[in-house]
Amino acid sequence: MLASLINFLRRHRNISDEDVAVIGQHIHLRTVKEGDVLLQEGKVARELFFISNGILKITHVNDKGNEVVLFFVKEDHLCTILNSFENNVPAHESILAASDATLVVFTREQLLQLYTLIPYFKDLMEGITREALMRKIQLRNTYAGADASARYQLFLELQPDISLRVPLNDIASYLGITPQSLSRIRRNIR
Amino acid sequence: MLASLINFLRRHRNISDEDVAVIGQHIHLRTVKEGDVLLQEGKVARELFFISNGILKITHVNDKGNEVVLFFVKEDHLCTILNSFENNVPAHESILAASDATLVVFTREQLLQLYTLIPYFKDLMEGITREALMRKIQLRNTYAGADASARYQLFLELQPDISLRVPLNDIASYLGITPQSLSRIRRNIR
DNA sequence: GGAAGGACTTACCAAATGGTAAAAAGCAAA
DNA sequence: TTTGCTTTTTACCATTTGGTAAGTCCTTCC
Repeated sequence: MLASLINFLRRHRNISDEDVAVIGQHIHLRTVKEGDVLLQEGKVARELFFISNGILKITHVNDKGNEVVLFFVKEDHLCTILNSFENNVPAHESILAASDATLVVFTREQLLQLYTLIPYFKDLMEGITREALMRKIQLRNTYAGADASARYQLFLELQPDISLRVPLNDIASYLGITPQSLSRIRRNIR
Repeated sequence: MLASLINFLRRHRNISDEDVAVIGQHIHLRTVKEGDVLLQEGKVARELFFISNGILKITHVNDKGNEVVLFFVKEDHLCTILNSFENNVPAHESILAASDATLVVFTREQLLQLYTLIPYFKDLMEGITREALMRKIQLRNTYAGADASARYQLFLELQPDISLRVPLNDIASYLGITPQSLSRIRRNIR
């Protein structure tokens, strides 16, 4: 599990074995089951997750009291509520396990320690999260202006692996439609 | 117009008068009229805009050939297609003037020169654009899961100034509905 | 002032989506 | 296997939204 994190980081920058050892001392591991809550809306995000395996979902509760899936994040990606995590302010979103998952967890304190211990680590992490922010916007832009059926077909193209691994309920919520509508769309496509 | 840029930057970091002079030598100014195209989808974004006055819109053309407004950006904010601008790749979005506007323009080359001339300038700009990315996501998250009427009312709360300064056509597109639907919604609210 | 064009609204009907309810299918524990 | 639970589908009807068309209002230009 640590290995997958190191692989991930090394795709962005070379990291010495000494630094890998330091990183290993400043993380911990966690296994979660589908439905587990990793961050509750309204609380401060105190952890940054690297998903070693599985899929997380970022959600919020809308005015009608329904859970809305905003993003799926899968293995080999970082996941937190960045603004909350970096600035110690309450998050407007929750993080839940959309499937069983194994995680590498950094607390805020651990990450700050790593920033002092490994000079390039801050730049590295900020670069990675910056790119992730751009990809998130890009992804949502792609869906904009498409009707429900087109959105689902885009979803199948853009996130085919996720489409096979999370409940249709979550997918419908992510696409902004009811599970019944999604079921209808799936029938019409066949 | 340069003054508004310097004011903006100084809200994020102190900047000496000498550096202000350097910045002044590495920008140029532009006036645009509503509807003017500042970046065409498919081309590389070669410029970063600071909006001194007015409102720009980021758009793309969907599968049906309609223009979809993805974001409005108003005065006192930076605007470009970040991924395209930073990595020299074609943009998937266009930038147009949603109202008459006055801009401070950085070309890529000018910005890179400033990065070498002013040591802290890269960090400053990256910090600012990073925050802007987070706000963009936050904003779109807020709309997620709301129906058309609720989205419009959120828009009035979240971007009241923009609601008064751009055509309803653009607002409808931004909210993912037709101008007719928006008109209906506005009548029902009264 | 009058003409022309754009922006916004209204009306009408068609199409898409939501909500309630129930059935069917899949899955896991006993 | 059976039971119970969750997920997914289906059906039905109400509601919302889209698309076409036309009308009103307002500004700009001649």
